[in-house]
Amino acid sequence: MMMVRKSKGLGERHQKILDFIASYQREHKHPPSIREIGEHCNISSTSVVNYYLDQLEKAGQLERDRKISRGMRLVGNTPLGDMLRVPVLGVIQAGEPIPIPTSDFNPFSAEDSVDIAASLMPSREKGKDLFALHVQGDSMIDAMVNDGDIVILKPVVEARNGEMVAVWLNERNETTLKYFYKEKEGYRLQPANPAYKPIMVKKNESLDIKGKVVMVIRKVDRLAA
Amino acid sequence: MMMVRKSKGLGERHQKILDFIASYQREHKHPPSIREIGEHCNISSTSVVNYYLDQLEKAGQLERDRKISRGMRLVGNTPLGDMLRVPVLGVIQAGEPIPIPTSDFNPFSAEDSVDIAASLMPSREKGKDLFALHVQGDSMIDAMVNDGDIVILKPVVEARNGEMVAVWLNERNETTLKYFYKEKEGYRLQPANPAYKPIMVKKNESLDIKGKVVMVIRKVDRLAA
DNA sequence: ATGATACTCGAACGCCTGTTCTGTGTCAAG
DNA sequence: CTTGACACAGAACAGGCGTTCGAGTATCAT
Repeated sequence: MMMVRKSKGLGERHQKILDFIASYQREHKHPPSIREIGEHCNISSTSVVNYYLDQLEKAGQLERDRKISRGMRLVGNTPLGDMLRVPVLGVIQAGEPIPIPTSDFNPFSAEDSVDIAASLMPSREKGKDLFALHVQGDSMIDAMVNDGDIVILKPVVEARNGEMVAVWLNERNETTLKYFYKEKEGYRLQPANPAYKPIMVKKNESLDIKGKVVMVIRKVDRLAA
Repeated sequence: MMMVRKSKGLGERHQKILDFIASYQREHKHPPSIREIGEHCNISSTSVVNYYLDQLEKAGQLERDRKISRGMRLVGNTPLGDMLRVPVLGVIQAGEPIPIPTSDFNPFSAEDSVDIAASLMPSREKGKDLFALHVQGDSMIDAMVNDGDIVILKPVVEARNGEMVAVWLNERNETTLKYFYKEKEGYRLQPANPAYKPIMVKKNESLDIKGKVVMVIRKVDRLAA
């Protein structure tokens, strides 16, 4: 039978290259070139680095984009572009208007922001205009949203049936989160919890849709009331 | 030819370039080259692309690594290290036991996983032993958790008062999410919704704590029932 | 008008980079 | 010993790429 040499599994040099790519990427925000790998791993020839890179690719440790400069990435690492920074514009709270963004609000003016993995987002909502709000008070509880939650919204002025929207009810003088349904006589705002009754809004009443909820995040690092 | 002048803020072309970089990166896992940007944004000269890239960098929308191929990245994209990959071990559902991890479960054996920005996590919970579960059915609704939600858990066997835990109730033969309180006669499992009554568990009954909920994520990209 | 500013183009330069080819030495199997 | 797979070096090639420069055009304030 074939007695393998030091070629079983990944050798020391493979690991060294892997480690270097990881550390280089952390420092430079982009992958190293073949020559840079060679220099820092004591490999004098680019072909040898290429040789090892091919092996690492076959071993599934690495992905390569041939012909492209620094076209390599470690598997298991999500690419940089896959994170969205969503600005937290303020607080949503019954009785208070939502601090809605102007059409060209500056993302940097937001006091705070939350990072969301793009993989969590529906592909359609990956635009840059998303914004987030802190939920204050328990008035949104009928929408399965609790005090302290963070809601991620997409700014819209119209909604389709079944979508959860943030609305400003002029007659009641409050903001709330409800499921939206358009009906003959007007609009029905349906709480998520069936135990609560829907709010009916007639066509002549003003209904101010501020945004459509695309995600709710609850950090449970605090104690319950 | 009409040349639009928009010296204030970002023009249409800036946005187009920004969008292209984002979409290119999503597709190719690495940034585009200057010439690729030019082709897809109808800019015939590389110098013009470079011109816009410089402006975007000054505007803080972009970072560039000069002299390096495809050395650009959108700001707001956090580096790899700041993301936690949490394995989704399975489904939590009333009447079914929780697929709890063995002490040394393999993260790669998980069918699925979710990426969570480390910045969203309480610092204490940033260990690697977190796991996630899909919530199925509406039996957890009394804990403000709905069908389709994703709960992130930290494996614990004991809980402190006020923490939300996933427990297996042997007598009732179901799993549920409740706030945990230790009392004189036993344990009180308090639903989040005050409208529901707590479950009392006597000391002699078996109470199997599976994990402590540290986060709840709800994607609202689907229609309500 | 006139200059300043903003924007666009095309071409050339030169480095950077992945690829490929040839060659050398080692080591185990036949 | 011969063979062949394996590990490595060095050099050269060709194309990719960012950069720079010169020149031209449109818009606006003076």
